[in-house]
Amino acid sequence: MEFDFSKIEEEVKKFWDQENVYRVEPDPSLPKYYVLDMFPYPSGAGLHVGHPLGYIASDIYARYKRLKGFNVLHPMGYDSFGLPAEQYAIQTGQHPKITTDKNIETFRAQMDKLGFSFDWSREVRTSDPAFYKWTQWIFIRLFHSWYNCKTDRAEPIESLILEFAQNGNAGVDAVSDQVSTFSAEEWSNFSAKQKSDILLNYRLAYIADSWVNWCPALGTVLANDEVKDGVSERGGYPVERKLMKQWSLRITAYAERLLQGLEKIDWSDSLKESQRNWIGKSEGCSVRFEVNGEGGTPLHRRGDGGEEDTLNVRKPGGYLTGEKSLGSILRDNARENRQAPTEAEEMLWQNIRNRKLEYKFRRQHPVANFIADFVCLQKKLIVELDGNDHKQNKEYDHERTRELERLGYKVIRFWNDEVLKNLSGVLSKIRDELKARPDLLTPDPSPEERGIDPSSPEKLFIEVFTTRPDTIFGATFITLAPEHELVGKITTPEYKKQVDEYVHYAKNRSERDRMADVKKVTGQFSGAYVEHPFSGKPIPVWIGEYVLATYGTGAVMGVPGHDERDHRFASHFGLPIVSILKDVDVTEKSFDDKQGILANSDFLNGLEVKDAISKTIDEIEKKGIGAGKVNYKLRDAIFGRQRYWGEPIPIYYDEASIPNTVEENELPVVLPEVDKYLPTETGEPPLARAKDWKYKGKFDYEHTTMPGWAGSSWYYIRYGDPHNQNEFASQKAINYWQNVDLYVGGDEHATGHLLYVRFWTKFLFDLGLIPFDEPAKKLVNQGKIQGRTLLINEELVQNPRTQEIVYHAFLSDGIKGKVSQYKLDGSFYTRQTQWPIRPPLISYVDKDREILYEENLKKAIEENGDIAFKKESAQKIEWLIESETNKKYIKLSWAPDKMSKRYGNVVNPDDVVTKYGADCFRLYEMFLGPIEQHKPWDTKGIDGCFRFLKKFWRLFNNEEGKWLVNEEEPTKEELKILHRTIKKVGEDIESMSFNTCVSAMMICVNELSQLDCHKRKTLEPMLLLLSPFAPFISEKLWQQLGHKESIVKAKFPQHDESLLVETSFEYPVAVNGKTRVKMNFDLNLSNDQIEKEVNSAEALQKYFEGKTPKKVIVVKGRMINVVV
RNA sequence: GCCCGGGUGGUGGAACUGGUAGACACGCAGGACUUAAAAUCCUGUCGCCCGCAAACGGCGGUGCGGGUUCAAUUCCCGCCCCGGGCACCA
Repeated sequence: MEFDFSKIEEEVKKFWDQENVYRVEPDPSLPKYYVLDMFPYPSGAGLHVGHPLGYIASDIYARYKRLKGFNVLHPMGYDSFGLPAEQYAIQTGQHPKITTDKNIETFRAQMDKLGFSFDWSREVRTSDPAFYKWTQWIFIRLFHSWYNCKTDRAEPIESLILEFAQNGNAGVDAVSDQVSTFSAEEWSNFSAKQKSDILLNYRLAYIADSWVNWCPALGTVLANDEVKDGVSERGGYPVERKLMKQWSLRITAYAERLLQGLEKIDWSDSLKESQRNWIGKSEGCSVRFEVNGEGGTPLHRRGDGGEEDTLNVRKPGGYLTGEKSLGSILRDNARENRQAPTEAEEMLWQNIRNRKLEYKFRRQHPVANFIADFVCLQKKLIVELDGNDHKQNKEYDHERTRELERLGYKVIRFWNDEVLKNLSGVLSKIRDELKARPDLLTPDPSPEERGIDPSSPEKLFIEVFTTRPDTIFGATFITLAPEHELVGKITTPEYKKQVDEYVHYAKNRSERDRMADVKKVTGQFSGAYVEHPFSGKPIPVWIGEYVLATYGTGAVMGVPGHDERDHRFASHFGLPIVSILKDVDVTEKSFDDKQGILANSDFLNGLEVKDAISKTIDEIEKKGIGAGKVNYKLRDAIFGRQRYWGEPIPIYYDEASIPNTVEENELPVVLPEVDKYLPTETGEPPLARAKDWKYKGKFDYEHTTMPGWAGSSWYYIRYGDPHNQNEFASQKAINYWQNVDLYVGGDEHATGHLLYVRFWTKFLFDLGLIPFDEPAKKLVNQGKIQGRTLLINEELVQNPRTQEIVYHAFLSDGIKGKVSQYKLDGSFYTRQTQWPIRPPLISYVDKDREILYEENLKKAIEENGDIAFKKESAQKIEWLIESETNKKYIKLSWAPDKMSKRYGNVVNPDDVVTKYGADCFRLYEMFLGPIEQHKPWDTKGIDGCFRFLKKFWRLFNNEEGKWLVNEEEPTKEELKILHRTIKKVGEDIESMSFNTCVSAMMICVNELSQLDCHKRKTLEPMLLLLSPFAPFISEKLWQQLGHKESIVKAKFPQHDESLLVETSFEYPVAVNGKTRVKMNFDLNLSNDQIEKEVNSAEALQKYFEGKTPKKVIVVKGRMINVVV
């Protein structure tokens, strides 16, 4: 038979389908093995050659494990909710389900061509109601759970309610946002709404005002991991911080376990490191500094009670959300503004307060992250007054207006003068607007309505978090974040103006601005002092934007001697810098290392840093001014998305606006149909458009949907029992298949999916629903296959003063280095650059030879004009070229780059398969190098694999299609070749070193061809070795050998070590480390005998240069080294 | 800045716990078969030196500079470069 791969692949595929060879069921008599690929999102672009890399690797491994006698679960499905389909829906009006289904079809067709051994009967799709029913079910479980620090696990909320009813919350040790305590009696007297609000502070799924990453362009919030460098990961749109009511998951409860769990799983170092970074644990200590007035007069706490949280001592496993403290900052600020209204503000206020215009107005009220001058919440109407300085803030105000409008507010503005001169006109305009706006029945309660406002005189403390408590005697100042809630309270009157200005400045800088110039030192003295808890000395309190409000307590003790940032701050403002380590000078530079002997530190003197840290914590705890404390960077995961194409959150709101979960027997909450996939006019998410979509016909459903990572956080469990209608998976399936043995996927999911799936797994484990607490024992990150981007080398000679380009040339790759001779004159400078050739220019390039002909470039310029360089320079083009047959051209260089449709460098696997076959494609992708490594796609090397397959085929069939296999006994040499290969391939598959497997098989086939060996007894085992890599051709040849059952069901050969034993070895003999000659010795000879022979060896005498060898080192079976 | 990876021919890459650096493959050069091409096969291919040439031989060589060792791509110290993660995280 002829080697016609497309016919073979077609035939074999049919055979597999008929025989259902990849179907698996639990079988207690066999050991299981679970190989999983990361869930693909079915994008419209289909697969490119980079995608299947991981699938091929996992498929080889799965097939190998099957041959080794394991019952292998190897499923595939689709993460089919997601933004791109929805963006497309918004543009075209087409339902995302239609697009998604179509894309899935393309994906499936592409995957089918590649010969994967997936059990497709187990396919799941996250957007399938039968699947997301259980995603919703798990959400409900999260909602009805809290994290008990005493037992260090999640528990049903009922146990907490019981505790509240019996003992109040004082004895509860939970990860929560609850700050105030209450007794059992108080609990019983709380209204249903109050109880609900309190429980939300404990639930693992909760709704609360949180600072979120709002992406206006996508119209949704994003999780932290979906934001990179201030822009959205998908699409690259700007993201801003915003305070919103949001569903979140309390992943922070699991911070420590997520960190510890990394120790026991076999994942790559870099991935574990990313997760560790993301969790960001730091151990240290909180310290409270008492605030004194200048003259030692204590300042008194004023304002909000219920805010003692900044002073709280950490409960194990707990943490403090910085975002929450920002909320109170806004409120504080609002309160201050209220006390100093302008004349116009006051006048307007007197005329609209107390429902003078029928509706209740509030002044200086926080809305999102702004403070509105006046707002009517019932009508979502904001009235802003602008002074004369308004012009400077025009842009800012514009932004703010847009943002508020997005939230459904209407903003109207008046000038101060208008109010003063034409009050009645202003009032009637406001009245008109009020009339025109729809009524909102449940206005948000104001902070005053929500909280209590006892103004009991109390001492003020600043609490800091530090990882270096040992440096406490080196603290020469305290710095507060500008947003810190104490800023307004401690600032002394004479510094009020400067502080206000500074805070205003700092607040108006965006995150990105701050990130951009971190080196810039800014700050402001508050006038206040705190008392050093040990020395009693006064320490000034500063405000500086280098302190983050969201980390720790939003305040630091400035230790300029031993913290680089503090040193910069202190040097800039002339604050004292002291060293607390013996013989360490810190005047120029801080000494941040945790080593040395303490000095200038009272009771710490003479101690090592490490001992000093624990000693200090002891003392601090003894004094009751702080405690050892652990901080995590990890934040709770925002779970709601203002999007259509996602799982509905199974929550409805009752008459009292209390969130309740939908009855389990009513799941799934099916995604309703909507007329448009856009937010409503009032800024509600798209689900608000759904007609008559009410729970039990009357209650509002939650309108946000779940994020993309919801379904993928547990899908691997579903594969074990994908069609179960009564449970998320049966206990039988879960107990048999357990967790994933080998998980293959990209490292871009390090801090997203892979953290969330671990979180959900631990949660389900806590509830006793699964018997394991990690999703995957071993995880391999496949590298990306990069595209090739062609680069053009360009040189400019430029006049530095006029910037005029006087000379401009494209350089051929080979003569890049020779440009200096073309410099015109010393006063000009040359610049060499390379830029990528992208569409449309790419179409003018001879891609096979990677050259650009002069005529084509000229044509490109003519047809497209300004392609990638300035016209004027294009006219000055000169050439440093190579030429062949009088045709001028530039040889281009290239570099690996992202494979992307936009860059015109995408290679479609279908094309490769058509040309070389799937087997060859699989083999080549593996042959390219280690799977974890990123590597550029280059079709040039694929011929080698193609030749190998043909050669392999020709061991069975000759060119005329004649069958060559015979039944002769293999020779010893042939057996040795075979068994060496079996050993090598077996070992290398185990260690996932697939490239060397392919090499080993190539060597084997080369050798067998050389020996003209066509013996069944050598070829049949070879076929089994090849079958995980090239399943089609292997199956075909297997059939030709006369087997009726698929090769998939066969057994992997076992190598026979005895056949590999060599009797002698050709030793390289080195003299003084340099290999000189080769000598053959029997492996049974003793080292002494070899030494004797070597010493007298004729061939070596000349290297001894007459000296006698001092020593002979013999490494058995390796080499011999003679020392002279 | 900190933390992880990594740096080997023209290219992708190989080298077990320190033991013949460059396996295997691509590309290139030459040759065989052929009217020719494709396909296939054979030979050579790290650099430099000696040499008409080949065999043979010599020297250097795994980012750079040191060190340990009989022996270093591998271990140690110091640096440079590339990729990735985190980033005023106290």
